Amino acid sequence: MPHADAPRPRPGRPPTTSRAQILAAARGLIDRDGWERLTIRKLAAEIGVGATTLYHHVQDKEDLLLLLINEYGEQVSRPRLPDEPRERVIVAAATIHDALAAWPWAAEVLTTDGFIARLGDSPLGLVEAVVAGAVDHGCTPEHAVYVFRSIWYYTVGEILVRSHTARRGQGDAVTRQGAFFGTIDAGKLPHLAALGDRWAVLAPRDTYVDGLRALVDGLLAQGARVRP
Amino acid sequence: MPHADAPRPRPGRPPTTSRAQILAAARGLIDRDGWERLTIRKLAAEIGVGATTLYHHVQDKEDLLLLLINEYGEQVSRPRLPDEPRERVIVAAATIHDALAAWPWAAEVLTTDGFIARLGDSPLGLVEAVVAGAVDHGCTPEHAVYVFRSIWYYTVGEILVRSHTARRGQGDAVTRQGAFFGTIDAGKLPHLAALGDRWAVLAPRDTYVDGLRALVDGLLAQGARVRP
DNA sequence: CCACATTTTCAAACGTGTTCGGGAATACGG
DNA sequence: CCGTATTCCCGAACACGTTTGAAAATGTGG
Repeated sequence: MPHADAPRPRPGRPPTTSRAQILAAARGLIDRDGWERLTIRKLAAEIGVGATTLYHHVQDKEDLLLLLINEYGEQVSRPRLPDEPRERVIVAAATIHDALAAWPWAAEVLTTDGFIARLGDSPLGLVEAVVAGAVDHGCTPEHAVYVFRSIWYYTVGEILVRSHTARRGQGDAVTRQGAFFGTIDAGKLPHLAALGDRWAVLAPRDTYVDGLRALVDGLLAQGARVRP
Repeated sequence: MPHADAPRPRPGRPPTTSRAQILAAARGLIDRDGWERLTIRKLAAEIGVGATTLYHHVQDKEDLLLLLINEYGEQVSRPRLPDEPRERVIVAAATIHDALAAWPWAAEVLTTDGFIARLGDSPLGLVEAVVAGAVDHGCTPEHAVYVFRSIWYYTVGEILVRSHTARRGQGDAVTRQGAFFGTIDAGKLPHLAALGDRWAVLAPRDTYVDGLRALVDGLLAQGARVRP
């Protein structure tokens, strides 16, 4: 009796569509047109099926995107995490940053509504590493959560600015006409007016990591202070 | 010749709707039902006018919300900003935090798409204060922008978690069924599993300010290092 | 072979933000 | 007083995500 995993046929109409097929098609459309142009109807047409059919294989549009993000999260190459708690937090956070930087729309999806809820075990492993590092450093679990949240938004914010700036660069339909600080009163807001287009200048990765170090240092010291 | 500001009648059909009237009605509906329940059609019905009429007084739904935010931004009580650059950054950022905390949906609107673009002079005054403080401390304008952005997302993230948690509390239709970390594998992710409901625990304002101080210290030191 | 339960598919419809085209009401120039 | 320009209003329609209800296609028990 080797496997005995015979695909025992279940009752009901045989499916013509599979979740994997939907995800593959979605991946293709996103790679081609960008995730903001992905619509349920177009995705269904791509597979050659009615639009409402998708809702039997996927809960939501957001659910579909999260499934893609989870798939991607499992492929993220993970460095060896240091034993020293503070450094472990830094490395895990930087890994999250790099993964999101490579797939910026994941950051957009995760920020819109559900934050990091409904994520799979694999991408959550990095979250676990951050929380564990903070706890090992002496933080309470509650404060460890705060440490992660602060790091998370500090990180996601940088990614969001980059993808928004990139969209602004190409003459896109999504582009807003207002641009950044279009009409600044130079008398009242001299520094902002002097900035001009440099508002959208992106910071290099080193700048991000330096800021991250400062933030983590402060948050961990604060957590250790709570529980002596 | 006192004022001579006679309301010189312009040609065209006399308007039955004013932008101020629309904003007032929107304020009322938001205060009553929450901003996520505000729809263009309901707003138009509240005024007793066709839905498409609103688009002659307001560019967008987002534009309408930004107008409300600008109105609110002008009423934010502003503390005297210290002369010392670092402290000025802290106080301005904390003021932004408190203003957003009092009107959490403003944070949601500002994060979705346009970031802080299309804001009015008055709310931008606090942004100016942060950037000016960083520049006075020795940062380049580009790095001053990065200082602000980091502070901004650190701040907004905290507000977003609060409003999301608040929505989750009341049995709302908006509530997502997934909740936070519903099905965590305690074997793979022990720290997250042990957290349970405490994931949504809110940090007190002091915790926010302490983290802010650490972040600002690190970012300003980094900026001063660039330009000696 | 025949009901029955089960699963999949899909057309129709709802509410959303937004656009389009035409109509209504006014001021102005003759 | 008349025509034109201008401003405003609104019904109809579009694409979107999603729900509802029914029909189609299978396995299973009698």
